[in-house]
Amino acid sequence: MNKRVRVRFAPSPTGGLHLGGVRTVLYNYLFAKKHDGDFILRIEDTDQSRFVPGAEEYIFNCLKWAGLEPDESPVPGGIYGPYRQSERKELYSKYADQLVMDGHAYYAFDTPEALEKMRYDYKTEQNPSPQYDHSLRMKMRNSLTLSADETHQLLAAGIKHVIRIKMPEHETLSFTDIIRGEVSFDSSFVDDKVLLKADGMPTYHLAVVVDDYLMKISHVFRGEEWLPSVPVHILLWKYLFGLENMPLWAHFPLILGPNGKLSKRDGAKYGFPVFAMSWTDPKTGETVEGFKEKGFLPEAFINFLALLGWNDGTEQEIFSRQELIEKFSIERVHSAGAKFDYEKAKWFNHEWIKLSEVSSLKPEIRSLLSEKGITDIDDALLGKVIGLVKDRCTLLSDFMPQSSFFFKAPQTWDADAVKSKWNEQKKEFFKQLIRNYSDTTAWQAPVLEENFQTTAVANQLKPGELQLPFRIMLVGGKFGPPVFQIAELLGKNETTSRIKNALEVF
RNA sequence: GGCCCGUUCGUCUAAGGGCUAGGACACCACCCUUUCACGGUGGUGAUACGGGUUCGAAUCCCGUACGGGCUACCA
Repeated sequence: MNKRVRVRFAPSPTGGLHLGGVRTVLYNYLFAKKHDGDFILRIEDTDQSRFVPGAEEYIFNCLKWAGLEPDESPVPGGIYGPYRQSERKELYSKYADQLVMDGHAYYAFDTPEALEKMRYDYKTEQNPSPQYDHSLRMKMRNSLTLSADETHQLLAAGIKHVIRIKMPEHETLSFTDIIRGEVSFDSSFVDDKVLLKADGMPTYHLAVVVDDYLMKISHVFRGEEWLPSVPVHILLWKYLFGLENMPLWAHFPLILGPNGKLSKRDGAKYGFPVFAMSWTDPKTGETVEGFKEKGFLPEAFINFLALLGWNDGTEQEIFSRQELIEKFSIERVHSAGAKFDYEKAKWFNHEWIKLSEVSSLKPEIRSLLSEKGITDIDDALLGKVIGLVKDRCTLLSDFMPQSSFFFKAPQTWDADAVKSKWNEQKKEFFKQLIRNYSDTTAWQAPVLEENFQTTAVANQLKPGELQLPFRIMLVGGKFGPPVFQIAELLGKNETTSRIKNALEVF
């Protein structure tokens, strides 16, 4: 009689989507797919002061790139919509009112200044951040301290107010976290959180409970930063919808940066991306590069995020999306925070590039090359080039330096690599090689290599010592695939002309 | 300060009472390769500390230390 699995990712559209967020999406997604359930995207935009234009669409794009598209979301919609909390505004107040009627919540008329004063007045060394809680609520201006008449008058007069939950004292609130086991709280330590704001919008606490109920969410998987607010949510479930209907919960550990927490703001500072895709702040115009733009394959991105805090118990590390869906389990998510290791992330990407079919790499590489002004490349040639160089590319962007010489003759040569051992005899060899190659009819690597060898021997030179200069002539530097393969792809005219040009410089 | 979560090689982790503490990344060495890589072989390197429980603890319990999160009319 298990409920249908329905999970959700509920971001607040305020900026770039970072590693931790994507991992939360990923684990939700994998869990949903594994159990033939639904993955829902719900936009938590109840804070109108934090509205950032473009942020919502950006999130959609990131999910699309990562291949983690929701079954229900603001875009295709769904039967439990709307999926933007700002569009569900009217829904929430009746639940808040019900809580007030039942005595579980109350109206509070304190102004922001009054709250600030309270925090200042009661601040001590022992208690640096006083809370609006059972110890202080009777000292504030609310429906608990005001008479019923006064309260009604204030409400009738349309005085700005919020609704706060009335946290009970000495009540033990506990739940079983799927990856941490039983966690319990003493309600006395929790403050009277605001449920409904003065502008009529719910806070996260009310909205999350109401929407999870209305959207029939079966499991709530979110970051560890939410753990402290669980007691409030437990109470809301108890008061509103019944504990027996409460979803199962799991709180994921945080992803940390090199020195502690991974902050959105530091974006570029670490020397590696933190966002899935590049994000441009509409206010400052500042852009922070994302994993996509850095040259990561979505398969690799997903793969290393999945392994950051989870493993299947075997020594397997490379997983396709399908394998992840089959093997993922929430119970095996590690409970400790994980420091993000960029070197390992690059290793995953390298593995995925090596694993990728040439044809699947083509479109991406083609657009990368065209950005550098290299266009009109023969499709078959491009395929061969990719096949030859992909093993030496860690990032997609490495294709450029690794393969541009196939399409554009080198402008400079690593002369130092040649100079020391260069002499007239070698120069003669290459002149002869040009003649021999010009007569070659079967322009293929093995033929070229054999020709090269025999010419060398005829000149009483060691072929090995000539290969490096040859490479420098064709490539410009000491790198790249086997040199005769390069010559084959370059073709007769290009090869001989590159030798000729280089000979004038050497 | 209070509350909550956490702690195995530098990093990600395996091992959920019995063992040479395993793997991967990174690093080092060698092999392959007369380029750079790929690949192969080997190496350095960890159970935070202190008490218990037990024949036996990385594994269970307590304490300490350290790390992190929360402590908004933000999510």
